[in-house]
Amino acid sequence: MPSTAGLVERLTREIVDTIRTENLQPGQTLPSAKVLAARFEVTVPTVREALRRLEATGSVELKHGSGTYVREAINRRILDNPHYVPVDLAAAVELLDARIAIEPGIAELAATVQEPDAVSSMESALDNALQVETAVPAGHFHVELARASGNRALHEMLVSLLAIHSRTQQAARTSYDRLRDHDEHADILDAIRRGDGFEASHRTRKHLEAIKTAVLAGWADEEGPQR
Amino acid sequence: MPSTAGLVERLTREIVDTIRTENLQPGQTLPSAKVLAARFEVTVPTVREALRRLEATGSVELKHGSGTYVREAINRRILDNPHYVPVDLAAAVELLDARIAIEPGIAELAATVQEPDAVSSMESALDNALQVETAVPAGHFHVELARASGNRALHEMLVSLLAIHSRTQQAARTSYDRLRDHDEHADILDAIRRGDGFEASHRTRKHLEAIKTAVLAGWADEEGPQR
DNA sequence: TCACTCAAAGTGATTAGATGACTTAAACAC
DNA sequence: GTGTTTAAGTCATCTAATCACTTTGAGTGA
Repeated sequence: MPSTAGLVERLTREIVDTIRTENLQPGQTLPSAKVLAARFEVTVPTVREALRRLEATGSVELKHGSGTYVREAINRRILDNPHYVPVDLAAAVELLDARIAIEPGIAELAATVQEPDAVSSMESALDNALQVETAVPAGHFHVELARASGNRALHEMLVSLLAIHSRTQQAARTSYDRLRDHDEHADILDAIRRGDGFEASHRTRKHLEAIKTAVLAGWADEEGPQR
Repeated sequence: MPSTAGLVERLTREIVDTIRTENLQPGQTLPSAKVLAARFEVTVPTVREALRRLEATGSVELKHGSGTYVREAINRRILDNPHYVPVDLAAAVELLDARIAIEPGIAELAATVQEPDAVSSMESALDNALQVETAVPAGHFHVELARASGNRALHEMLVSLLAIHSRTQQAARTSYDRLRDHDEHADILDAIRRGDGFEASHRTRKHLEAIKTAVLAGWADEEGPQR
């Protein structure tokens, strides 16, 4: 027996290996499916199945008529499930509970590490938040906070959590007071810059708990009367 | 223009929808690719590309000659990247740092929730750990701890972290003292059963920090002399 | 010279049909 | 009954072709 794994799975790994050994960076294109097929001595449909696997995890992107591009997620360990997952309010609250459980610890670590690039990103996220319609993705501040911890796994974790969160229509409805959000973020950032891990942790927790309260209240306003 | 998304992506969603509406549970089989092709009015290769996407995220499994089966991960939000990611010791330490940042908070939540089923699983994980070669996956205790929090996102997060961790050959080399591991786990479980969140959090942190120390020491033993 | 048009080449998207390999279970022989 | 054989169903892979989209650059006109 040659190998227990199917041809497609092996091919998928070989393509990833190729990307790594040739040091292809996100944004660059892979050889065409035809070329890959010839190189690995398989047919085009087989290559396409392998590429679909990589596409599902965000490692590559297939652009019709243009080419196959390497994407950022090829370097990620933690991902969010890209396929349809039903999301209701209970799930949204569950996500917030998860953030309440982990983000204080991340903030504490961020206070001791203070990854410079990420800290300045937190500032700009702070500034932009007050501008209306700046197209700054919600939660940007929190993602940068995780990045400030200097730990890629934690960063990816928060990116994933917020990606899932953004799919929740319910969450979008709840407009946490913009000004209050900004002030609390500023307080957290202040603690981090001072290197005060304890305070950063505490303020992050309080901040998220306040958001949860607001979400639950917003829910009561919309859904409550119908009952 | 009918839709911006490609046919395969739409088809993938439709298949997931079918699984949900027909309430197919993990372990059950999907209709054959031929049947799916007829139902959605596409050809077999297109169906296969969609199934490969779902396969990559662990939502389904294609068994040669048998059928296509629904798998557990279809209900997961957080996943680990199934494709090759280079893993060295620095990455292993980074994962431990991530666990140190988040697991205390999870333990604290677990102490207040105490999901009964998971708590008893923690006990058996404790018992089995002392038996040699019980084939209990490393980290089982910690996964059950996360499950005891009653928060699925946290549970999935720890499953993912440990899945990545298990791919690290380096981590396997470091044999944290079995007895000490057991005792520290027992202490954590004790605090959780008492509902003492503060103590559960504190003990979990100390436990993981001790493991990190052991990993670094083991690394120094093996790699240090060469320098 | 500049800007616009559009035709051609390259690439992915999808289809069609066929063959091979594996699994399962029913039919059969003992 | 038990074990083997057979057949049907399924995934795996291939070959071959057509369609659709993007990009590029040559050609055209102002």
